[in-house]
Amino acid sequence: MAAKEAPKQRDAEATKGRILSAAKVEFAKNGLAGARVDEIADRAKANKRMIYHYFGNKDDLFQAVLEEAYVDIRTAEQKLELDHLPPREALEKLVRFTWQYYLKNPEFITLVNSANLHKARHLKHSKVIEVVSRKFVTMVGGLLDRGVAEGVFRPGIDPVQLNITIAAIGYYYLTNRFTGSIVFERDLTAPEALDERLQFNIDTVLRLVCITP
Amino acid sequence: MAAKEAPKQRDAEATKGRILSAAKVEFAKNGLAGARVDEIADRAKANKRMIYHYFGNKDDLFQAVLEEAYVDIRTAEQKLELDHLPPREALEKLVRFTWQYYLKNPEFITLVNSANLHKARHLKHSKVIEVVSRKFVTMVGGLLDRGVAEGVFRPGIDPVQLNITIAAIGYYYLTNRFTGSIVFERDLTAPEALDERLQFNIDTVLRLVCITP
DNA sequence: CAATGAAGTAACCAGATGGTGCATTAGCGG
DNA sequence: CCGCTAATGCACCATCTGGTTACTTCATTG
Repeated sequence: MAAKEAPKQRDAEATKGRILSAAKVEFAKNGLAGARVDEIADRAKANKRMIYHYFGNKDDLFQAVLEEAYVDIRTAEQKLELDHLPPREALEKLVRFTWQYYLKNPEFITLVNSANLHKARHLKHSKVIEVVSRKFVTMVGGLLDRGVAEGVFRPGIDPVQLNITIAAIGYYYLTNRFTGSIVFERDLTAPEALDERLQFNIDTVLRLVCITP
Repeated sequence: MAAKEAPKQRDAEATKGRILSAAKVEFAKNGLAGARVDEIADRAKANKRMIYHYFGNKDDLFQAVLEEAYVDIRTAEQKLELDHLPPREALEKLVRFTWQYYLKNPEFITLVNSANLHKARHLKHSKVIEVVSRKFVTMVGGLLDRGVAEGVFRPGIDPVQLNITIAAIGYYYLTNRFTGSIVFERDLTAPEALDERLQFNIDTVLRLVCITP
């Protein structure tokens, strides 16, 4: 039948996608309250009416953006295949990945901050989040167990606390890089500064987890 | 004559103070864009006109709130008198303090997040911040040096990185406690959970800094 | 090919929101 | 007790903003 990928003049999926991307940018830049629906429509090269047609209202659009952001990071994490690596290298790879993901996807951080400003009410009843999150926690738990079994990791470490710490030491540095650069009178965004921070973080985590760092 | 502390009907300082407190609450709860000037006026039991009279505009008011928040935490830190303690205990005390300050002053975290969403433009030319920050960095730097001299801390640790890490492992947990509770399917705000996190953080920092944790 | 429903558009609206003009009044110095 | 300055209050405005109404255009299919 129709040409497989004929450039349709009307394409619901494409429009929806453009709106979602545009919304991600706008929400990340200005927060939920600061984001402007008109601006999203413009950036998406769509009519504002389409936003309400596909997503209902501003809040629901934000929720859709947020869910997509979580699915994206969790999907990327699953592709790490940490099982194929010795525990210590796997752990280092996870710290590296987390840092680099935040660095390459700065909007993720801002979106999560906005979600938390609103006490995560946009995720509270999201089934998608539940599913992808569970796989993620399991992954790190498995890695810890394996490391303990092989005698390289300390036993008794709570995988949730470790997860939080790995995220924290990267996330905090990056969200607060603007105030941080002022407080510490040092450009925290310079490439060398970023490299230095990653090394420090790897060191921190290895010292926390490994028996002989 | 009137009693020494006669409640004046007109009191510029008091009104200014009420506006500042009210603004802190409102900005912390809703962010810069989400905060409502009328709501601030109501909460301060002041007329909206007064806000513009004393602070100029919404942005300048936000800046005033932010500066006060920074001065407050830095002042509290200076009162710790870490010099009077052995390095190891001093470090633990600092980690404890940071955690508890965030817990007791949750608005600090949200305000800093808002400031960073706006790339810290509200602090960029603030002289106050510069002064209080410098004293703070010096304090931790001094502690590290002393610990190294006494042979209990590893040498070569960057005080800025350490500062950031101490803040990060508490701050991240607390800002993201809402999404975190969903992702990890565990109530991160329960008192036991908070205690557990503090212990984990102390452990993390001591392992990072001390020669024999 | 007509009809049908979905995709898309433009103009519009009501309420909210940051910000002001101006009159009023308290309190202090003289 | 007077007059001046700074504190306060009210009413008001211009604009913005999320959301909607009413309409057109396209693509598919019976």
